[in-house]
Amino acid sequence: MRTLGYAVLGLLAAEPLTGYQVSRRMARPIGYLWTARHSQIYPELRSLEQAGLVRHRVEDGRGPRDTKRYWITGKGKNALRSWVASPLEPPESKSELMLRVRALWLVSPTVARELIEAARDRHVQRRAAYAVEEATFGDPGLLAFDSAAFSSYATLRCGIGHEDQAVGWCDWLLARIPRG
Amino acid sequence: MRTLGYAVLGLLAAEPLTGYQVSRRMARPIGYLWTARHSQIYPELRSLEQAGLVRHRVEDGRGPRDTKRYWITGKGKNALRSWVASPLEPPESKSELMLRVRALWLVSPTVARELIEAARDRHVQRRAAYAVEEATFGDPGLLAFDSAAFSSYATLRCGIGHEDQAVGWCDWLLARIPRG
DNA sequence: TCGCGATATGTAAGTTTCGACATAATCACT
DNA sequence: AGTGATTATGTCGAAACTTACATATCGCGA
Repeated sequence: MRTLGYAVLGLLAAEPLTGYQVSRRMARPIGYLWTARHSQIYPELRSLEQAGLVRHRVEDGRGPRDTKRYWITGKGKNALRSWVASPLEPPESKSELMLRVRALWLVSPTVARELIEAARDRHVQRRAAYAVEEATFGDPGLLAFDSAAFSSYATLRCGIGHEDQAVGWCDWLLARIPRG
Repeated sequence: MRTLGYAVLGLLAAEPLTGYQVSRRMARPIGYLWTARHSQIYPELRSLEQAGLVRHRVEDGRGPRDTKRYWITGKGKNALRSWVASPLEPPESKSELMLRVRALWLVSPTVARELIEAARDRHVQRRAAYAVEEATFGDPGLLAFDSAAFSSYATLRCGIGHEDQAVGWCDWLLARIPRG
């Protein structure tokens, strides 16, 4: 099975969700870890169901079609568990910003400065969004290791560290771009 | 044009390369920013040439076919420059590790510890590889802003910061996983 | 000298992901 | 009363990417 399937299972492990709710969750904050459009989610849920990893029940339909609420099955939870424990491939890490920075010597200092300042702004904004989220956890020291909240908090911590590092790097670079 | 095309143009902007050399460069260190298999590179070079952004000359063939060396054209350099200056979409950031961490509450502390320790090891190793690369730059303070070397060094700095942050986060998490 | 790996370039088939299209109810605002 | 955003679920074709297949030469160690 592919990663998207496990991303969906990971969401359903915490609570039953409709396809629409899954695709909303894949935007933020799960979207900072893995993203998918709704056009991927709905087929994925069907194939997970065919594999016996999730099941659905039809509820009242607010849109043009019926609303289907999905639950994870015991088999699905086991699949998720063995995936977490399975060997992890080295991350692919595609960064369009870094690719552009590699070509920075071709453009003027002004253009370079604009690029890095825009990137810095976005990192500051996301860092602020993370800070808001962090506040909802209360005292993180009280979270039990085997709670879903602690797992979420751990990923949030990584996100915060990542944004802080990125902002610091932008400042480092901006200090080295000559002012026109 | 898509990002892969600009990644290739970025490499050719510094020096003429064969398709094979481009695919080697896309492994490391460019691979930490963007990756592609050779089966993507060769068709991409052809389509870049059709668009007039690169040109090739046939040289001696060591393999079963002719060796083609590619140069970037003036048009290609301009395309690369405007791409660097164009508005940047927010990064997609897919992290399978974070996805697994989000499901960490489902597995035993022992399994969790193994996952994070393995991840930590890989970050330490890559950090060491970066340190070796950094040493090849000599005194970074001497690099001119408009040199390809400075651009490379800037991305390397970001990579180093990223790995350091990741190792720190792994240690933070490991300290919070109960010992079995 | 025999096999193995690296060099070197490509094609073909399959999978995954994206972007656009499609539909319709409900709710808030004007 | 009408307009538009949000909720809600899906299909379809295209683009991007991966994996496997295909081929041939050179250098190196066993």
